[in-house]
Amino acid sequence: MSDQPHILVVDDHRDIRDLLGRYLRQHEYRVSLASDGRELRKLMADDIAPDLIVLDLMMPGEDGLSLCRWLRENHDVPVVMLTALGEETDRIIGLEMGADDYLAKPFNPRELLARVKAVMRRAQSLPVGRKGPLPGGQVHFDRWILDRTRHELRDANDVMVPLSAGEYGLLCAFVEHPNMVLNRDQLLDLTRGREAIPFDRSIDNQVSRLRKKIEHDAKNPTLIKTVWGGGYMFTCEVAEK
Amino acid sequence: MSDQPHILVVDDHRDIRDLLGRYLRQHEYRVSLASDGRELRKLMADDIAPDLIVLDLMMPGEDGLSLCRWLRENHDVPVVMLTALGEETDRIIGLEMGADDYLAKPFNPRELLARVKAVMRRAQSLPVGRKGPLPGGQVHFDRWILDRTRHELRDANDVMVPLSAGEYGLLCAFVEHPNMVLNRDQLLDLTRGREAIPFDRSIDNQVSRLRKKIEHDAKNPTLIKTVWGGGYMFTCEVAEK
DNA sequence: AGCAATTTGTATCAGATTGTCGCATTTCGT
DNA sequence: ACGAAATGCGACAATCTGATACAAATTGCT
Repeated sequence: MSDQPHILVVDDHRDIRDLLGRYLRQHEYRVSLASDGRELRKLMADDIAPDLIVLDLMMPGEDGLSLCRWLRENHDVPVVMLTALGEETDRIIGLEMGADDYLAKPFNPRELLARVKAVMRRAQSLPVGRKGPLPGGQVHFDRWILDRTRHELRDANDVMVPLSAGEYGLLCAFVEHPNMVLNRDQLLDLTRGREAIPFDRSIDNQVSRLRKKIEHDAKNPTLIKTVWGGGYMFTCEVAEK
Repeated sequence: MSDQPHILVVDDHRDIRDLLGRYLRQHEYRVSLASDGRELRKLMADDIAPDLIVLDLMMPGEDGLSLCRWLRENHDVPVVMLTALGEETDRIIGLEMGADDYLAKPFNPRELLARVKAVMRRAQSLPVGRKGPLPGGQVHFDRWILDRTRHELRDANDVMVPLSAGEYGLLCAFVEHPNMVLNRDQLLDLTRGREAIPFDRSIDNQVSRLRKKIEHDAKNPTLIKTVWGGGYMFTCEVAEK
């Protein structure tokens, strides 16, 4: 058996499926194709165990969102979502549903390849395949404990650090998407959902405020890293407990 | 025969064709023009073997999409597509799959040039066979430790050396391709991927900046060697840990 | 309702990062 | 050794980010 990573592409559009398949194979991947949710489930039941799934959001019948959720619950495999143009909401829902990354159509195959590689790298670097803990429950990171039931942050000595609602939401977004770069739009969507679009840089302020509370040295952040021109990244091992 | 790269522009609009021809010639390219699919096929049959084709999507008669597919199947040449803004999404997606890049009209000639360059340098792909470590995890080299999960560089005594996003990306590119010459285009491709195409020699500056941080004596580099006329080479034993 | 405290978006400016330019220096072919 | 071409790098401008200050909005309390 080959050691090429195995990718499963799920899209109802035949052209896209075939072209993606060809493109990924050209780049040293083993590729399987499925045209809808039924085929996806069948393949997963056959235990083909792909290393990554590329999933179209908009499909007749069962849509990508519920499929993604199903995958999350029943399989340990990273997912990259394809979302239609202009569907700002969907891409973020995709993230919330547990996709590891998304890509808006139209996209360059080259870019998809880059994301696939990046997601694989993350999946590989973490003990479990999963990128971050599911929402809910207690979470440990660095020397902190975040209790998502009580919305509280405590340090190793159980001393509580008060967080404002905004700070808490931002921290949750980070905790649920660790070790991946989140740009300001994504962070806004994750924290404020679909509400009014505030000034892009309001998030900077929140980051700044949050850093002051959780970073050992806010001037040299180790938890929330700035990615110049890209956004922010929560670089930390996150453990569900 | 000249060593200028040869570009074939296919567009039914005379003014666009001429404008592009003039602009690309100004920038050291050899340019041929075709006004429709018939001419394109004829030129290809004549074996003019362009290094790249700029192809308009919307053309009377045979459209760009089917032409692109035809090119894919019968010739090994990169294609940059021109698409009108607001065209039906599905069609665009289809074309994305076949073309190496696309550009929405109206476009800035400068931007087209950037894409053309990017696609070309991609075509001269990296040698196969990876010699360095896979992305992800910790990596040791010289007296340094590069943590690709935290995006941090530390010395043997665990003292962190702050790297900017650009410096970090460049170092990763080197670490993942050690002991092989990487030219500037390849380095740009590895660090910036698909994005804006900066002045070729911006990479020189990044190398210079990186050297100052990781070389013992930046004036006599031992880690990042200059290969005159070829690029740079990371000469170092890299160990995954 | 009235008022203070808290939270959060916006404005602003200092500092950091990065692409580009210009010129000195190095390298190579002749 | 000489000139052409390639590279090194300091300088600069454009852009991005961090942090402070402030105003608007929200909340808690009487």
